[in-house]
Amino acid sequence: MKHRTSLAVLGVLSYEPATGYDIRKFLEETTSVFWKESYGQIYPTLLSLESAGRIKLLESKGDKRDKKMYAITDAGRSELSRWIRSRDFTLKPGRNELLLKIFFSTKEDTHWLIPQVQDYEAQLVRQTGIYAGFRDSMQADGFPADRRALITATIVFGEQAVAMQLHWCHETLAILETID
Amino acid sequence: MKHRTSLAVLGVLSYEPATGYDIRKFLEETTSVFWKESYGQIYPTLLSLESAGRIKLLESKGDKRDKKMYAITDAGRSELSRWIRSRDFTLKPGRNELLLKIFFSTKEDTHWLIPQVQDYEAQLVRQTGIYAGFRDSMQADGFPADRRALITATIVFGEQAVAMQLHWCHETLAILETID
DNA sequence: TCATTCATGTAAATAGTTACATGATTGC
DNA sequence: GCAATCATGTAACTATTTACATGAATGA
Repeated sequence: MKHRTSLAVLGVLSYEPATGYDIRKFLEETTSVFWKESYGQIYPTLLSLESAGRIKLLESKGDKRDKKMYAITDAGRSELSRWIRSRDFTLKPGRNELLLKIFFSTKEDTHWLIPQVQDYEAQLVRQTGIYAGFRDSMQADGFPADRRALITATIVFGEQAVAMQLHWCHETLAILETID
Repeated sequence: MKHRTSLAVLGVLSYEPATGYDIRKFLEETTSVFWKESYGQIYPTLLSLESAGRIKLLESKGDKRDKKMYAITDAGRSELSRWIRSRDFTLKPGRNELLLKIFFSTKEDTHWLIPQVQDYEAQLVRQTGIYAGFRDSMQADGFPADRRALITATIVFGEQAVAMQLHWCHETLAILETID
């Protein structure tokens, strides 16, 4: 399977059964710096994973809500493991429209760029909160002990990425204010 | 216009006339950390930009090759400026499949992750070369003086991003080797 | 009561990659 | 002569977002 949304979904379900809604939220709260999924991807993927036997729908015992809990199957687990162990992965660089603007701007644009860099900074600060929250929940919730070191490595990645960018904003604002 | 490929193309042409091939190469050599385009996007975009009057096809004087040089028009320039000055931009976070694998791995997977982190490291080292080359060419080629400070800011972003990730690889390999 | 969060989904549009086809030119 | 690079494009596929529709439950 080369469908990455499937793998992300299987990954989340490898922790515990969840609904489509839960999966999106989980990814948002944990991996969002390097991986996100939208409902438009998740719900169709759940259906196809189920029909392929990688996950199964749990009986909802006493749930009033119209919710669908899915659990990973053995077939799903071995698929996940095969992917993790295979030596290939792709980096999709991502697109940063602000950087692109700056790249193509002239000194006459400087004045308009300042508030945009400030907005960017604000978005980064919001992300900082996500990590703080996640570090807390990793302590509280039952993240398996043998997974902690590796999960922490990914959090560290996110924290460092955000810190680096905040630092860059600071520097860049100083430059922009000099030009303006 | 909310079509970002168009804006990227206009941006490149704001420096100097170029062919579709040139545009792809330019972006690869300069903005690739935060922006890339493929031929499949560029060529159709050039046609639509031309029919919208944002760019125009230059007469090829004495060019043996079957090449199409495009130049930006006034309409194209004002469109570019409008975009740069408008206070909105989106960040498409990008996807890092290696991080996702690590996030969902268990300690049994450690052994298989080590070479993957090493591959990642190697890819980063290759990127370092791109920046070195770009810094050089910025000196040599005629990048307008008033644009240098801002362009440099985007190079710095890329350099810091790569440096941060190399550092992370180093740390992470140390952790993985402890577990293994 | 009322806003927020939970919850599932679809449709339409947009974006973007990859593989292929084709051939000229340049530099070794 | 031959490999690499220049050069343009298309077709098929895959991925992804966004907006919309709908409504229940929770908590203040």
